This record gives sequence, C-alpha cells and structure tokens, in this order.
Amino acid sequence: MTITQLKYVLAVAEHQNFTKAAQKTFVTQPTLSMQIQKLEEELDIQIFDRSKKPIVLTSIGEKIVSQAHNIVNEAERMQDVVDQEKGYIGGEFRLGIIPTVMPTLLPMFLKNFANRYPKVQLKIEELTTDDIITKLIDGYLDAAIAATPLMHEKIKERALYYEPFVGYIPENHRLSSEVKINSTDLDIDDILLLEDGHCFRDGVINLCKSPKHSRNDNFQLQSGSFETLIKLSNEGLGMTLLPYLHTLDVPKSQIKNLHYFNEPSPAREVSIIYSKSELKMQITNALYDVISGVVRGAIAFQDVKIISPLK
Amino acid sequence: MTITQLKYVLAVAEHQNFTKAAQKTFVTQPTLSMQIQKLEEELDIQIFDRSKKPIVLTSIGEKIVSQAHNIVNEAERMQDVVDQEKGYIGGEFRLGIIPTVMPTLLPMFLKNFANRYPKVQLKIEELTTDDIITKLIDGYLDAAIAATPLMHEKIKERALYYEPFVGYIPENHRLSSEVKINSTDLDIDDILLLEDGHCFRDGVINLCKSPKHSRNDNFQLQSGSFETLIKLSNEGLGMTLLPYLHTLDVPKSQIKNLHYFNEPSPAREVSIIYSKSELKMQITNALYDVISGVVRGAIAFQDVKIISPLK
DNA sequence: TATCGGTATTGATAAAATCTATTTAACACC
DNA sequence: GGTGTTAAATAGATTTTATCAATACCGATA
Repeated sequence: MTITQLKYVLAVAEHQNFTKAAQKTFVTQPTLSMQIQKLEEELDIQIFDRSKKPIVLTSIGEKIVSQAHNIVNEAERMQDVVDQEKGYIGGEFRLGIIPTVMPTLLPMFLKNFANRYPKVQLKIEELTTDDIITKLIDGYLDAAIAATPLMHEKIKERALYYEPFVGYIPENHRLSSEVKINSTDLDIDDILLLEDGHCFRDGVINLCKSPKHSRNDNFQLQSGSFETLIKLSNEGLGMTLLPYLHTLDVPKSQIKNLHYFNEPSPAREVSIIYSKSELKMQITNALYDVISGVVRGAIAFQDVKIISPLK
Repeated sequence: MTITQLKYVLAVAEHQNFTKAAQKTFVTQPTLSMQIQKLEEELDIQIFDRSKKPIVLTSIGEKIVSQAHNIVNEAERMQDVVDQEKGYIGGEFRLGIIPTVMPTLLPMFLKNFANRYPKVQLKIEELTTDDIITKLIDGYLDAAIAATPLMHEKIKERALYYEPFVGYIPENHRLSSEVKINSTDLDIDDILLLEDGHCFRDGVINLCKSPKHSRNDNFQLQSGSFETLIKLSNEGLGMTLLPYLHTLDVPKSQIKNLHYFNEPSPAREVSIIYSKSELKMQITNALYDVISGVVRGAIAFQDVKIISPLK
C-alpha cells in the first residue's frame, strides 16, 4: 500500500469516474486502474462497485476511503512539520469562518493578506461553529474565525476583536424613542433571530437571559441573513440585533434605526482559533497580525461585556 | 515520500543504528541509507545527525519521527479496517493492563485465549490508567483492562467483573477482632497504600472519604506491590486493603488475617476499555468473552458498591 | 447492431528500489 | 600519529514497479 494509491482511491471516490480522476491526479486512466486494482488485491477486497453507473463505493470501500483520508491527511502534515520548523510562510491554508463574520470581515483583510503573503494559498470555507470544531480537530481545517470563548479543551483561541451588539429598532417600536438601550429592555419574544445553528443566535438568546422555554415559538421567522432580518423588522415584525460590523452596511436612510447599548455594551468576542497541535503556526500568526491590524481601525471599544456564543 | 521510507526512519530512530535497523526491516543497510537520504532530500532537512555516535535525531528529526509515527499508525489501521469488515479474528493486538490487575488476571485467561484464537498475537503491556488512556486515544493500544468508571468521553467501557476490596488486618490491630468490617471503620492514616499512580490507591482513598489533606504524610510507606504491603502489615505498620483476586494468593497461615466487608462490600469495577473508533472490535469482543467467562468461575458477588478509581 | 462513454488489458519504457561489493569516515586503542 | 574496527556512504548491476500509449472490452442506448 502506498500513499499514491490512496490518493488515487480518494480521487476516484470523489469524481466517481476513473477518467476524470486520472486527469485530476495527472496520470493516465490505466495507471489509476492498475494501482487501484493492486490495492484491492493487496487488501483482498473490492473498494469500488464498477457494475453501477456511475461507479460507487462498496460498503467496505467507504470505510477504506475514510481511513485513506486519515492517512493522506497525516501524510500531508509532514510538509507542515517541516515548514513549521523552517519558519516558512507559504503553502495551502484552510480557514473556516462562521457565517455572521464572513461577509463583513473577509473583505477587510483578504486583499491585504494576499499581498503580504503571496505564497500562502488561502482556502476559505463558511461553516458553523460546530462544524469548525470538528474539522479543526480532525485536521481538515488549519484555523478558523469564530465567536468565543468556546471552552473546548482541544481548541486554542486568540481574540481578534470585540464586536458590540447593536439594536435595530424600527419606527413605532416600543423602544424606538430610547437613544440608548439596555439588555434588560430586551424581550426575547420580540426579537427576530437568525435560524438555528448560528452562534450569534445563541448569543442573543443568552443575552436575554430568559429561560429557554419562554420563547414563543409559534412565531418562527428565522432567517439566515441580517439583511432579511432588517427587512422583516421594517415590516413591523419586531426589532433585531446586529453585530457592529454589520451596521456599517446599513443604508443611510435606516441608520436612525440603530440604537447602541449603554456601556458596558454586550459584545461578542471574535477569535482566531486553532487545534492544539499548532502546526502552521507561522501562517496563523500572520493571519492574526493582519486581521487584528485591519480591525483595529474599524473597531475600538473599551467597555464591553462578552456574551457567550454557546447554547 | 512513501510509507516505506517512514518505516525506515522509525526503525533507525529506534535502534540508533542503520545496520540493525536494516536487519529489523529485512533490507540491506545501503537500501536504508539511500531511502532515508532521499526523504531528507525531498523534505530538504536533516533527520539524523550522523556525526554523533551513536547516531541521534536532529531537533527537527524528532518532529519528523513523531509525525511519521502518526502516518504509519494510521496506515497500519487500514488492515484493521479490512479485518473488521471481514470479521477476521487475528493479527497483532496491543492490550494494556493496570498493575493491580495484571498478576492475578493475566494467568487466568491468557492460555485459554491463546488456544482459542491462535492467530491473534497479543502484546500485553503493564501501564497506569493515565498512560492507558493516552495510548488508547493515540492508537498505540487497541484495548486495555482498567478500573472503571473513567467518565472519559473518548473511551468506551464494558464491565468484566466486580472485585470487592478485602481488609488485611494483622494480629493486635484494633480491628482484628471484628469478623467483618465496614468502610466506616477505616482510618486512612492507618492503611498502607500502594505508591502514587495506582488507581487502586485512589480507590482506597475515595473509600475512606476523608478530606485529602487529612492524610498524615509523615509516614510514607508506599509500595508498588501488595506482597510488600502484606509484609509491612505483618510488621505492625497498619492494615491494608487488597482486591479480592489477590487474596487467593495469600498463604494459608495468613488467611485468618483477611476480613471481608459487610455487604454491600466496596468493590472496584474492572472493565475492558477501548477507544470509540471501535476498530478490532472482533478481538475486543473475543477478549471480553474469554475473560468474563473465566472470571465468572472465580468471582461471584452480588451486592457490591462500586468505588471510583479517579482522584 | 452500431455507437458511445467508460474501464480493463497489453506490451513497452522509464523510473525506482534493492542488492552486492567497495570506499569512506569516525572513533578507540596502542 | 599510526592502525584496527565499526558503521555509514557510494557505485554499479539487477530487479521490480509505475507509468504510458494503444487497444480491447463491456454495458447501455438509440
């Protein structure tokens, strides 16, 4: 069994097609066929069911592929080990970002980072916090940006910035006359929330401190984007809360609807997080430097109260 | 980089000698030299410092070796995946056993197991519970026998038997007139303990329920074997507690010193434990069947109270 | 049954891993 | 400082393996 064979298996499993897989791995199709046959022979099992079209994995084949992933993954980390030692800043770097941070933060630092570290190939993926944690531990991500603290023993955190919550309160709302608001003013049944799975949703629920069962779930208007929430809010369906960076995108005509909290303002802590193995630390550090540098210009709040993102 | 090269590196790192490593890997010494040179060239680093005698790892070499371990380990699990699917009972199986179980349990089941499953090569190692947990998670052990419950989310447990604690009380001791004893009779300052690191020690301390600081540590007579404890006890240095199976080895002349507890007798739960990956489950199940079958003849207690082995 | 999309097979070739034999380097001892 | 010993590196030959181009095969479909 060779690492090359395993890579071939992964390619075929991904493309469900020997010919395409051969192109992707830069060899001819017969090479792939033979190597995979050799592996099947050595393990004395069938990995693929070639009678189906398109080709599919056998049940044992799925387990083989899963293990092959582990092996190839570990093998690719060898180069990281070397880079780590040499202090080399380059190579592929897989970064996860939670959805409520992605659209506002990414444009702020991406160009800057790419210019400063041209040898690093950033592969960015939008993922929920739960997926991020799993993928960090399994080595499918090198680092991620998420709301913290996560209290996870296998994950290390370095805070990037503190982003206050800002109320978006439409006209005619009971709070619309207040210049600044307090968390005690909030009523969970009156706040439009992101759909389940977003940690910002959980943060808002934590902020309201109401027992979980008290939320009136007859009224389910959960959305995946703040833009939608703002529109719903304008329709009179309630107020909502936004992370500060999102308020920079609110159109001028609606800025009057933004109501900040009295200090200490509730805020979320946004951190760069990584697995304790600490490979590719050079790049993680580089990301930290660039992002915290860029954000420092946009966010400067002193007196905040961090709200946990956990359920 | 090939898996073979990594195995060569591991062999040289282990034997600190190319020639010996070559023998162990069944190739000639030049083969090893060349393959390792090729790997060093590909990674563009020095793994070994050949100027020292015996040969030593460079600092980066140590990290390479550590990662090589991960890769080779994962690679070897591929065969396990296949065996698992085929229901094949055979191959190497690495079993950890805690010291206080090893000498009594091992002779009871080893021959029996070896006869029943001749294709399984058991590699048994005596380890503390902490080491066992680490090695199970890292994949250096396939299963282990330890006192439970461990409350560890990555470890699964299957109880093998419940082994009562038995008091060994020498003549002239304040409790020697009692036929049966109670845990409330115990005084932690009067009990001879195994040295630190044994979970049986922690179990006894838990049983006594005294605040930890109350133990009088002026008097440190901690030993690694029950045989020593019994001798010390006979010298009048206090009583001690033994796991039931150990009492079967107590010489006739001293059996009178054994004092059982009133029911429910404090006991430890001894389990076969394994990582949640559940590879090699066939063999783990086979071990469970053999051991629990053998022990059923020797231990049959109904009414016991399990004492936690954790600190 | 002719055609198409795809995989397996064949035979040639280049690349590699391994071997035996030999050289070189490092160290220990006189 | 020579000399013997031990162990690793190097050279050259040989075997094995991976890969390729060309082609045969196979099943579905029109």
